[in-house]
Amino acid sequence: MATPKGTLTGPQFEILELLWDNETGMSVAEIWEVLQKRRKVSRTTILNLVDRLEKRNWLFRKKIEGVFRYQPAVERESTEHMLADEFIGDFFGGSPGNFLLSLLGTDRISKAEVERLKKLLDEKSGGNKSKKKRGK
Amino acid sequence: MATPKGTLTGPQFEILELLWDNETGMSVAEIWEVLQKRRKVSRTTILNLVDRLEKRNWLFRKKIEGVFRYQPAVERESTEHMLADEFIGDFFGGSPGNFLLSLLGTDRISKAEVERLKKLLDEKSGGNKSKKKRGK
DNA sequence: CAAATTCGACGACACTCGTCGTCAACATGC
DNA sequence: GCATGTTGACGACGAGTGTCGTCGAATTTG
Repeated sequence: MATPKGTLTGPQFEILELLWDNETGMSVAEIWEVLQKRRKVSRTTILNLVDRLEKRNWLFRKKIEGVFRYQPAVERESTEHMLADEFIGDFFGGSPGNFLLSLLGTDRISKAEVERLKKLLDEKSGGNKSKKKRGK
Repeated sequence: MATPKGTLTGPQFEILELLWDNETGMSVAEIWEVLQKRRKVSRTTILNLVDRLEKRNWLFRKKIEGVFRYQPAVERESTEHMLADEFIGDFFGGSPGNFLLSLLGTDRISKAEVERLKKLLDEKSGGNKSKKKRGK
């Protein structure tokens, strides 16, 4: 059972993101090369993070020409869903609406975003549950 | 200066929630009495959680008739905002839209909720003519 | 009075986190 | 040969978590 356990933190998720965007797989050196430009971090730190993620089955690796290349063992979407569910469950009584409500409470969200959200919601409620887009 | 530092976890937030709903203040015994019904937890565990929260200025206390009564040192709304911002920042690139997109990806959000959100957004973009009131 | 209960301070435990250094294995350079 | 560089395993650190027990002080009860 390759299903990973536990949850993810920011730095861990950051690594997974990198791997999702490079489905061919990355070595630790490559991961570090990218992250080291964003913030000051040691190579061994990344190595350790990757190592622990692999040990808990968030990643898997293959040795290619003497070097380990890592790939995500989970899908981006389902992982995001899981994190969102957990967060909303812990802090917003399981209600996404409450969360959005809090988010809209101040001006921390741009007008363009508001318009985008409205559009998303329109599609959702307009098209109902059918996955196929029905001409309307 | 009384501003607390760091972030909150689930159990910590659970205690804060209780205190927000009882603005008169609660003793550790009262908090425990409630939580112990939800899950099996020892009195000293709650005591310790409360203690640490107080030490980091999330709570403050007053001794009333020989017993400490605790009250939140932060407002519910701003705390929720902070948690939401942090979460969105870590896992959704700071974009609430991305988060909502993920949320709508499955049917984990009810139709009633969708309608509610649409209404909220309408108020936000429709009625909001006045520029942000930037204090100071 | 003494005994029992309540309350809270404190320490301890096992765990995880992000961080980093050290070390050995292995390759490639001169 | 030997030196240099890359890779990865491993341990350690300080801090934080949730959990719990023990202890002493204060209060209530017999």
